[in-house]
Amino acid sequence: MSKSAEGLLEELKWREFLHTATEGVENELSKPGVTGYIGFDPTAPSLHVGSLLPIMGLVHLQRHGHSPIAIAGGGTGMIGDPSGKTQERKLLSKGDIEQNLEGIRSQLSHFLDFKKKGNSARVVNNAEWLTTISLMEFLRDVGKFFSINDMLAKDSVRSRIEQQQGMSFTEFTYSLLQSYDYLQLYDRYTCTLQMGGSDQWGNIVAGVELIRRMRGVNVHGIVFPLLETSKGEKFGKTEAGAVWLDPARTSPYKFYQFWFNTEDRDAIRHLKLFTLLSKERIAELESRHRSAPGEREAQRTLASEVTRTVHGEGALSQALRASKIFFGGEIAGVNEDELLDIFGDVPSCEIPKAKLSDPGAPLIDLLVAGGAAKSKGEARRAVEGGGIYVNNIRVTEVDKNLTLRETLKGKFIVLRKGARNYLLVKAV
RNA sequence: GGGCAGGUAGCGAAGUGGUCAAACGCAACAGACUGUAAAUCUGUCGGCUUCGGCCUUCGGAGGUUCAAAUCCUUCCCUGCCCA
Repeated sequence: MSKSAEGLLEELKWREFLHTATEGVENELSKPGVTGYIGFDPTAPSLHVGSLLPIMGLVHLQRHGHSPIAIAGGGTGMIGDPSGKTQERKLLSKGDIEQNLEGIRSQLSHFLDFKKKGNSARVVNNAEWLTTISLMEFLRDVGKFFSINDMLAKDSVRSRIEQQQGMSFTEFTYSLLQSYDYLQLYDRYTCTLQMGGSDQWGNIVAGVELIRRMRGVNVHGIVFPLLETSKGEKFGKTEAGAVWLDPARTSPYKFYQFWFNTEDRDAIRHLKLFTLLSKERIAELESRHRSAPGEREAQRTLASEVTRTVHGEGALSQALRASKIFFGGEIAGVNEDELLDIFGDVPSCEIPKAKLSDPGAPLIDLLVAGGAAKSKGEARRAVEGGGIYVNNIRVTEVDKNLTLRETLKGKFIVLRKGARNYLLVKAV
């Protein structure tokens, strides 16, 4: 559990967490009991897999005996970081933020220990200090230390100017607020490390500078590589949108499937980044991944590990069962208990038995009802394109009606769209 | 406040009176091939549809015209330059 403090940087290195770091981090991290923080976007009530990388950063921190702080809050959340998109963010109500914070905290508790003696994790709301400081105070005490020249030189700002996009003063100020967060955390918790995605580098350095100027202390920063799939797509997005950590938004089955479908090229890297498997174990998986990629053992392991951490052992075994049933071949042979077992986990819908007696219910309607298609037109196109299967048999007639004859054990129909999107229909 | 350039589908970007639901590229979805992978090729890609069509889009609101994304007026927004 508690690993040597010196090993942290080394571990982050071989796991490919390290993109850039401030000078002298080795030194800082060799001290015992360092406090480090990462900011999370509080604009949604749940974290998604995109946040997993920073979360793992905190996990490693804690495992090496340091104290992690996750910060989130209305303060910075409503400003909008110019490092990202151009869009203005919505202002959240206090209640919303508190609710989101609670959700984030509970999700983090799967990863971090909030009760650990000596170096327990913390969730902090930066609204605590950002909403109470007056503008005058802020400008006098904090703003003074920022040089416009430096700020203009920052990548996030310069690129916007070069692209003739411009940015509002509010956005421009973002990095001051983030720096102020760091300062506050330093003052309150002697926090001397900030981590984040590589897009945060400029903001982190700004905070480091501020603390050096105001407190005469050298604090540090580490940034992780920006995660994209090998295809250069944003990580964590699927056709259904973001992949959430909240089981109510993304079922454990879907979650498992997301990881299972990791491309070959990314599998090993993701094992390093998202699991706590040992160097040896991953090396072993890597060699097998090389020699027999078709086995997808790396993906299998990745999916299992992450799903277990986020959703627990029980949810994992359900996800495994569901995957086995759907991708294991003979659907017709599966027994009722097994199907019932996975029901809650897989996208599903119900239909009264009466509707299935002749002439039956239109397949098109069921696809829409079950969420496999947004409209009848879309459902129709999917069928016409050969993308719809009933009990794993491709449907060729657009106007097909489903009747009791199509049910398994008189109770279930398994619909499938494309190669891997299943939908369970239950006759009630 | 003045001058100039812009605001087109998820994004990028054409189109400057009818042939425009709007080229093209990316993303997305489906098919073939595979290993629930990648690459490649093919199809779809504003909304709805009883597949015949119907409806709503080109920053907002008005107007000219038989006809407007395209012309005019006005308002909003963005960028650059000047004050």
